[in-house]
Formats: sequence, structure tokens, C-alpha cells
Amino acid sequence: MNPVNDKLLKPYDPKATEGRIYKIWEDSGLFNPDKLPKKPKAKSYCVMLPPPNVTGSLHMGHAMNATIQDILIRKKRMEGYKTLWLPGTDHAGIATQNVVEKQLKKDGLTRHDIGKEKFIEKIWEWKEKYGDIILSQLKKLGASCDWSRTRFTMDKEYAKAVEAAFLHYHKKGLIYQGDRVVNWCVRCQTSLSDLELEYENIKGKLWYIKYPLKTAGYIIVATTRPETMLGDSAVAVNPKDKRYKDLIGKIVLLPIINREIPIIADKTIEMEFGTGAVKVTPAHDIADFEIGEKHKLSVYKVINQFGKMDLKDLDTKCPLGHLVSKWDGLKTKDAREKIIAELEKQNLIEKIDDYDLRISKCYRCGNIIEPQISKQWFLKMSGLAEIAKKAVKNKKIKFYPKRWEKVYLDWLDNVKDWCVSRQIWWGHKIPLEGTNDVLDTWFSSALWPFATLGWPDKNAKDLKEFYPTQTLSTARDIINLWVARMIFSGSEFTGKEPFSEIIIHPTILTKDGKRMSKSLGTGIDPMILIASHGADATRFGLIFQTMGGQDIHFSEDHIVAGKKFCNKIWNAARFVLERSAKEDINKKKLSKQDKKILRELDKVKKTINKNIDEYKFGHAIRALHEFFWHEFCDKYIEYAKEQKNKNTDAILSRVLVESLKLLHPFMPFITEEIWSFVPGKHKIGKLLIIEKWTRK
RNA sequence: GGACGAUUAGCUCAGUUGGUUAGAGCGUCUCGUUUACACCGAGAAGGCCGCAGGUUCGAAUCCUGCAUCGUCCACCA
Repeated sequence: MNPVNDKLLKPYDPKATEGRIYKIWEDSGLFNPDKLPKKPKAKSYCVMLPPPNVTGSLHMGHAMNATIQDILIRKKRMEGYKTLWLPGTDHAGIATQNVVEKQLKKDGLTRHDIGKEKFIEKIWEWKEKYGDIILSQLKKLGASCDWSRTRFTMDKEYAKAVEAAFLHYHKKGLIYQGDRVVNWCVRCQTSLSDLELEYENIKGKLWYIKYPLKTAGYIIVATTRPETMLGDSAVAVNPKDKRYKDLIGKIVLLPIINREIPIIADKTIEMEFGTGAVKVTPAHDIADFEIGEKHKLSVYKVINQFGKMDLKDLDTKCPLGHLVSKWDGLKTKDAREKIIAELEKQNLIEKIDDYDLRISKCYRCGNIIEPQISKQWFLKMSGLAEIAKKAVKNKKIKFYPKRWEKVYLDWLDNVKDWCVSRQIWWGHKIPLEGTNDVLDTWFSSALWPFATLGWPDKNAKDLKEFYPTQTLSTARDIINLWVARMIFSGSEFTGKEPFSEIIIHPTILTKDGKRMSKSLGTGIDPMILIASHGADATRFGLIFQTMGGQDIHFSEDHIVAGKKFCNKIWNAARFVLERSAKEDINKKKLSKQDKKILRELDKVKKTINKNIDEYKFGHAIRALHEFFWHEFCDKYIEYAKEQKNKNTDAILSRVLVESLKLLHPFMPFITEEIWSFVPGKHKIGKLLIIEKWTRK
């Protein structure tokens, strides 16, 4: 028995290996580009980790995304690039605030009870305690990030960048304040952008209500929200609608309170919906607000920021307003009942239909959105959107797979001004006098690729060295929320696109195609997979399924296959190292089988390089698996058992060494561990992590 | 209402510009404990490649239509 072999116990045990190896890497400092072996002409290669929320824990999507980035970084590091994979976390405004609010609630407190200052203090405490959990999970996965450069979107330096960015826009005249109807969460007490909404289909009703004309007769409008009718400013019809042609310009008396409102024509009205006549409530509906602006309608706010009826002013504003003052302060749901009852009493309900409608909900707390008119800060988007579109149209930035370009461009084609203010407490304060608002979390995330490298200091060392970055890998649901905004921000502030290639990785679903969700109990915790099969096996299984398609119906079977593969690699290594060759391959004495395995090795090298370059990770790992298991183990090693000569041993060593290098980006722990047993003559340094990668 | 994607073995999926008997992993079955590995080896079964047309000497692959499932977008109130 070879003494080396005594240490390579069977089977492979990831638990005894991974923690130890990770520590060796960290101690070596090689995750830090400044500590890599100096190479005079080394190019830089930089990947920015999409900063996970401090509230988060690692889910399957993170695990896959991190593995993809780690593969890229590890390969480039071995190729001699000066590689930086910069990690960090996002302060995640609303999400984090909500988590800490929930914690307070356990003690029977709200954030208002303890006040703003104290509350923010609490959040910082929470962040210090739990905020880095997700980063430590990434370490378990093997992520080779430069932890010495870890950033947080609210650390001091980052705050400077955010302020500089906002003031830049402001100075340029792109920031303005306006009263607009925004998506308002009555629980979080803040505005939300369209991208921060979730939708739910519910069974509702469609009420057909008679609005009496001032002269005689009536017009019937259909609505799903009768409680907003007290705020109506008009009834709108399509100008092409023959049914109502003669009524345009006439006055109707708003039921119950008798406010006089006009019938107007607007081409956005669908003739097919309901009766073709629609009530217009500018204060509580985004579309109605726009119609209201166009037609210069009055705005009557009848629901307050807490989602309760606000009817105090109505008695001064309309003839019978005093009749509804008794409903002031009611929840909208209760007000609806009162209003319907009153309308029925007055015989103004034509009919009630069942109706499937879609309601908007807050993406963080799930409460129903109550559109509200309020004063907000906006960033003008038209010019910035053009910049973002150009970057992709001019091929400065490419999407993989390409089809996501359309999603991106379509959104930018129709983008509205960005409401950047939020009324929560946790976030970057808007750097202007007289505002207590904070910025949308995504305003700061948009600066990630350069704010983390030292911007706004244009001479910052890291910024000069690593910006623009190369590859961004992320999930498809933040293409608009985040990616688009990074692109125009990067171009606006640095004059350069922040990255050149974007990988949109597949979404991981359950085996039967359902969304993985913690609350539904359909999620799988990657940490559990790592604990039971090992990080390498988990990475293998994930990447094995990453074929570039749209969704992955996740199957743990592939992780199990990864575990078996680890064992295969381990045992093949035991066999080869036992016969470890002392001499080089004699090329003149190659048998048919020798030639074949060397040919296959060259072939698989080319395939792996090509596949990784094209971001076809699943194809790469499948090719490696096929080569190592079937070509090398099943055929060549079996053949070698019969051929006890030095040349065969030399070839065994050569193929093992090359395979370990090729496998390393995908399965870093086991390959590094085996590497420590490989005789020195095959090595440049000690660690596989910086061993020379060969393309041919 | 638009857009995009998917549909291939029991399950999860490959199949590059159309070219012999359509592949992998897992599962199933048979045989095998020869000192790398039973987390293994040898072998086998199992597919009208969603449906219907079309182009072609030839189609899982290209075209048209349909069906089913999924995702995203949209101010049908």
C-alpha cells in the first residue's frame, strides 16, 4: 500500500474535507486579486455578486447563481487573470424594516412606539447579528469571493455614492417632485413602484350603477370598487362609442352626494367593458389620474393613507356631502357595504355580476395596495432609458440567452418616470432639505458595480482596475428592477457600461413545476443538500440541470449522481496515485488505447473551454462526467490494469492531473483535496486553485 | 389582450447548422464480490420525439395550424 493511499480513505467524505479546504483557501489569500501571484500583463476579470438581501437565507436560485459565478471566476483565476468576485449584501429597505417590525410586534410594540431613531438603531443591531448569514452560506457552497472587499449598500462609503448619484440627477434636472397617484401600501405606509407589486386573481363583483343625468334619464357605469365613487370627477366613454355620442359634455349628478360631474370622451376607454361608460376617480386610480390630468378634472381624495374613508371635506364640496360624513373613518370594505345599501335604497343598482379581477398586493407584506395621491420624488426616465436601450442595441451588452433582450427592451420602450421616494424609515435619506423620505432600495442597488469599487472617486484604485466588470449573472425577475437600472446608471456616472455580458440563469421550480416558496413549504434548502451530499455534489447536481433553458424542474437525483461522481473521482484518484509515475510519457511507445485516451482528453478540454465561454455550464459538466467516468475509468483504467508499464502509469497520472484541473471550477473541494496528494512534479504551486488552466 | 418558452424512455433532461439502429443521469430487470470504487462493473428492457398537415431523397430538428402546460408584460375600471 502506498502511504499516500492510506490517507485517501474510502468512500469520499465531504464533511471531513470541505471546511478544512475552505480554510486553506481563505488563509492563502488567493480570493483577493492583490494577493495572487504577480503577473506583469495579467488582465482583470471581475464579477459582482448580486447582493442578496440582508434578510435572506440562501435559496436554490442563489446556490445556482453563485455556482455559475464561481465556475467563471475559478476558471479565469486558473487562466492567470487578476480575478475579483466582489460580495456584499443589500439593505433591502422595506423587507428589512418589516422583519424588524415583526420582531417588535412580539413585544407588543410598533415602530411608532419606539420612534424613528431607536427603530433604525434596532435595524442596525439586527443587521449586525443576522445580515451576514447568507454570506456564510455561500462559503459553505465554496464561493471564492474576496471577502476582504465585502460591501453593504448602506455602509458609509456607499452612502456617499448614493448621495452623489442623486445630486447629480438633481443638478441635471432629472429629479422632480410631484403629486401623483402611486401604489400605496397601507401597512408599510409607503409608495411602491409597479415592479414591487404582486398580483392575485380573486373572485369579485362588478356593480352596474345608474348615474342620473342632470336633465333626465341616467347613464350606467360598471365598477369593481363602488366605495371610491364618492371621489368621482367624471364619467368617461370612448369617443367612438355611438351609444353615448350625444351624452358627451352632459352633466351627471353623482349618486348620494349630488356632485355635478361631466361626461367626457377618452380613447383609452374600452367600449366592450361593462357598459362602455366608466367612472373616473383621479385620486385613487393610476389610470384615472392620467385621464384626470388630460381633462383637467378636480381631484377628490376620499380614502386616507391608512385605507380608511376620508370624507370630512365632502360636505363643503358637494350639495349632499354631509349625508356621508357619518361614514368617515370606515374601512373601505365597510364603506362599500354602506354605499351599496344606500344605492339599492335609491334604486340605482342596475345589476351585479360575478367578476374575476386582479388585485395588486405589496410584494413585501402582501397587503392590498390602495392607490393614493401623494407627493413623491421622480426620476425622469426618457433619456436614461435611451441610454440603456442603446447599450444593448449596439451590442455593448449581450444577454445569454439572447431572448431576454426583448424583455429588457420592451420594458424600456414603455417605461414611466421612476418614483424613487419611499416613506419608510430604513434606507438612504433623500439628500435634499425638507424631506423625510428615503430612496427606493433599487436606487442604491443600481450603483452596485461601481459604488463598490470606489466611485464617486474616479481615481479609486479598484475602479480603475476592475471597472467595467465582465459578466453579470442574475435571475430573470430583476432584469428590469435591477439590471436595466445598473446599465443606465453605469453609463451615466462612469461613461461605460457596467458589464458586457449578462447571464440570465434558469429559474428553479419544484419537480412538478411549482414555484419554490418557503411559505408554501415547496422550497428545498440548499444547505440541507450540502449537509447530506456535500457542496461539490450539490454544485454538480445544480449545474447538471443548467442547460440554458427556461425553467428547471429540480430533481435531487442529480445531486445524488453528483455524490456518486465524487466517489468515482476519489477512487480513481486512489488507484492512479498508487501507481504514480515517476517518468514522463514516452510518445513513441503509445498503444492504441493510449492514443485514444489522450485524444479524448484533448477533445474534452476543447469542449469544456468552449462550453464555459458560451455559458453552457450543463453541457460542460456532462461532457466532463462522460469523459471521466466512461472514457477514463471504465475503459482506460480497466485497460491499464492489464498493462503494468511505466508509460501507462504516466498516462494515468497525466489524465488525472488534467481532469482535476478541468473539474476544479465545478467541484472545487474534492479536486483541491486530491491535488494535495498529487506528486509535486505535476504542480507549479501548491494549490489547485491557481494551477495553470490549459485551453488545449 | 399581448409577448416569450416548453411538450423526446417511469422521473429530470440532452439531441450543435435536417443525414444510418434517438442519448444521459436516476429508477427497473439479469448477471458479476477479478485488490480504485457495490456511492461499482457487464448487459437488458423501456420512446408512432404533444396532435394534424406541408417542404425534402431524407424531419425530433425547417414551415403552417391546433392542443396542453408554464412565465412575463398590460391603466378593461
